Amino acid sequence: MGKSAEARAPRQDNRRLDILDAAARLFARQGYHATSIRDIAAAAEMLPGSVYYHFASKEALLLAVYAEGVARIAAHVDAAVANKRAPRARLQAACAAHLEMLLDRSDYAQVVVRVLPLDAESIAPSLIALREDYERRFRDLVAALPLSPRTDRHMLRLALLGALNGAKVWYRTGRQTPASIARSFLQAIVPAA
Amino acid sequence: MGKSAEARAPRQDNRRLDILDAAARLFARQGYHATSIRDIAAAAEMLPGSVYYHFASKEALLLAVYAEGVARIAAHVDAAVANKRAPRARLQAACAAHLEMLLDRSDYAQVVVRVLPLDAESIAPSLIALREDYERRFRDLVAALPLSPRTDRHMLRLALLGALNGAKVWYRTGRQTPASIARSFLQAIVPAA
DNA sequence: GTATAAACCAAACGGTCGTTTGTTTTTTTA
DNA sequence: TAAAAAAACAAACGACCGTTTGGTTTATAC
Repeated sequence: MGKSAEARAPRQDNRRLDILDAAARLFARQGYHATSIRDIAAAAEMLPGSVYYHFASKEALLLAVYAEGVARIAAHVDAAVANKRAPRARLQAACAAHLEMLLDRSDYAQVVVRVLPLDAESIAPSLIALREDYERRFRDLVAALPLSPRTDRHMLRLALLGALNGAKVWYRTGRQTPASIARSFLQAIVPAA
Repeated sequence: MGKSAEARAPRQDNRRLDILDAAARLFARQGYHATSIRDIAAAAEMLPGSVYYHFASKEALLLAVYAEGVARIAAHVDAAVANKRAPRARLQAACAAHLEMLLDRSDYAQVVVRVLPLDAESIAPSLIALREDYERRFRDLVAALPLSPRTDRHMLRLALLGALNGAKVWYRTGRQTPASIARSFLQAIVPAA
């Protein structure tokens, strides 16, 4: 039976996920420094000291949340892009997927945008590397666009990502959808083909 | 003589400015929650308790820094815009001035972009109001642009401000100037006339 | 030159921080 | 069912937090 297969496996770090979820939620809402281990432990319904059985330090916990955030948003973007063929449609799908995660769906993704690498000095290089790995996707998507040769694709990518991440500040649910925002931004930033 | 005029005036909050400068510098570099009153007092070369002679609380100090930041960046942008006539040139000058303050010149301006209103709950409405007052300038500048009637000026403004503020994350001195970034962004975001 | 007020110091308040240690409970293994 | 391992508790550590209090210094005003 499936039952025995499940039961046989040692329960390994079952509540690690609870901690991770709680940390993602609080880091996204309050920021790194405004969130205490005690806050996280309470949200995960355990005592503060127990967190340290699963994570070596608060910074290590942030790194785990951040890495998971990058992995999730990257997977969501990759899936969205895979459905499209035209370069512009691919970029627009990527922007919409990015916004979906950032605005609605994922506390993890919000941590990636909200927490700055310098907030946790010792893991800053890791955070920067994770983020660059993700943003490389947009470099490739922009590279595939047919653009007038005097367009600076590097600056276009930076402008686009800045505009997308800035949406977290002003976005309120109801008025627009991630997809509609992506369409507007792309219409403004990338001259129609 | 001017000497007597100066000497007659009671020395009024002379070192308030030292505290404000130190706070702006530290808030801009480390964020609000990662900066302690003790850090600020040490940078201003006084004892922690003395700060409270000049400011009622840490949040009140943040509000003073934030307000000064908005005032300074607004003055700089206004001065830059006043030199130009054409709508597009005016917007570009505003973007360049905004970036100058954000990237190079002013710790105060960086606080306005870095610190989120929710970092200090009791003064959040004041911070939001200050920021909206400032950003209204960009609404007006965008409104004056000659654009195709199906362009969403609201989204264009949000995209532009997001792109500008995002520059704080990736900008390093030397490669580009605020003016060159402003030119690139405007070229990308606002279709040429 | 003395009263007055501004500015700052010195010291501490209660509380919270990230983290550690030793023990107990719970689950898995044999 | 007993031994072993995993997971959580209970309690505290020293350090730092924002802030308050009362006294001391310094400059102004009469």
